[in-house]
Amino acid sequence: MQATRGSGGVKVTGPLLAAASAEARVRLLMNAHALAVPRGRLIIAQDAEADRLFILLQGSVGLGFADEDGAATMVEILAPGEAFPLSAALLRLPHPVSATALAPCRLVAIPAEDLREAAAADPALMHTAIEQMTRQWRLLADQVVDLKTRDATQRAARFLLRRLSAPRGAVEIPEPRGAIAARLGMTPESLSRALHGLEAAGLLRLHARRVDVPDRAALLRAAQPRAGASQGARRV
Amino acid sequence: MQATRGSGGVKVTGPLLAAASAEARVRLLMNAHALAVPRGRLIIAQDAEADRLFILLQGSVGLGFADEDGAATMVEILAPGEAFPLSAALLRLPHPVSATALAPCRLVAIPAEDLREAAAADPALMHTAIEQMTRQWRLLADQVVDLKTRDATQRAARFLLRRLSAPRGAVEIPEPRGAIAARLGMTPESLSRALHGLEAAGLLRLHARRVDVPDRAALLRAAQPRAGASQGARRV
DNA sequence: CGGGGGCGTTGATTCAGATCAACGCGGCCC
DNA sequence: GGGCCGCGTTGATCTGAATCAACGCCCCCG
Repeated sequence: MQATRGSGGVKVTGPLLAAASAEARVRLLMNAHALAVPRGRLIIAQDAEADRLFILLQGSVGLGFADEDGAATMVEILAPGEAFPLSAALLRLPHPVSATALAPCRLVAIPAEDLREAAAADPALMHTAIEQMTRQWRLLADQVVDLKTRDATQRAARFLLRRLSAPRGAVEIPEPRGAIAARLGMTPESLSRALHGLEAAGLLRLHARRVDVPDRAALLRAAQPRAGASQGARRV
Repeated sequence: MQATRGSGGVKVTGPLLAAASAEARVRLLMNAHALAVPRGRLIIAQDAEADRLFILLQGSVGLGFADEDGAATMVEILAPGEAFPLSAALLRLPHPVSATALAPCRLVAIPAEDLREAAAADPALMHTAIEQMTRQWRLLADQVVDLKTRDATQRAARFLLRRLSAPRGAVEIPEPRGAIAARLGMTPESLSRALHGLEAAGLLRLHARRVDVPDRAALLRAAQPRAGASQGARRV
């Protein structure tokens, strides 16, 4: 199968492939194949062997953690362009998080073997892979800070802000509310109240699977912790 | 300075050095120097350039995040053997978290330059570096799960458990309570209550800078979420 | 075309943990 | 040796968010 274009005519891109040398890219895509996944489908089971690297082209993928005692959490929600599970595929390790399609997805699967060979042969690719892993770490660190220092409304606001770069515009929210609530560390009820609270404050306008933000700066202001907030905050 | 041994006669070890080839190790330690740091001292300022890799030999280092609006959090507490900031040193990037000595520390500093050269020349070292970064990611993911699904007492119990491998024994807690509370996402008051609650339940015995755990299994049981607990938990 | 069920929302109540306040103890400096 | 200050602890109160409960809506299926 021709993999430089997904079956929908979508160009296969992302930081990883962009950084790879021409030869490395050929190796990566040689045995790659595109696939479409319907919403709700499990893409990677928890603790499964990482035999393929996925690159998300379209849609939304949730990284979940199911504790041995049944507690499940959404650790991260991936946007198009992201590759996963990078480190597990590089190290040929089982990866402890499951991946689920939170919206209809289109992705590319690359054999882990090819990734390893390409990374070993191409320093730039290896460098970018490390960069991506570093980025993932920082995103998680941000999330930890959010959970420790910001309340439900602020977290909801920041979630929307991360999806909006323009000073005003629409944010698409294809994933179910419950998944977003799990990602933000709150119940669906609380998320609903937070969102409607922001709407009542005139900071956004809610639609079915879209949110309109009239003024990014104003929403950003609402996402900041009130002065004097503390909690996990500490000066040692 | 002879760096294969710290000035206290401590052997310089850790996963990174253990995995490096003989030549790579020479390169890493060639310009390395040992240093001692008193409690409370800032080791790396936030957003500083990562010109050195530190390996913690003794003591405890806290990775902190100070938000632009003043909210500060303890993202991670490093134990002896850990190297930081690995990814920033590998990529020659500024790293957004500060590092503070939470107890008197002894560490080794390796020029980032040497690390990069050694990693480029030694695939095993590079492999281990990626392994360590992966480990760091998983620790953070665990922390996210903790914050989302476990209450203060359970988080405190799990924090102690991670420091105790034996079925019973003593856990040293050299770092100030406030730093631990910040790491666990609660106030010092809540940590105190959690700890004393566990002691009242007979699961541990509190001392100044030490906690005795008579029965690891029992404490582990107390750290599990009650059946039916939910919160961020979601099945999509 | 008429149920049925999942998802999102809203309301009432409860509870864990933050906040505010005060105190004891120990180390350190003077 | 005495007083001060920072840390850890304890108590009282308050609040944000979970929980419990119920309802409307839309989409899918029969």
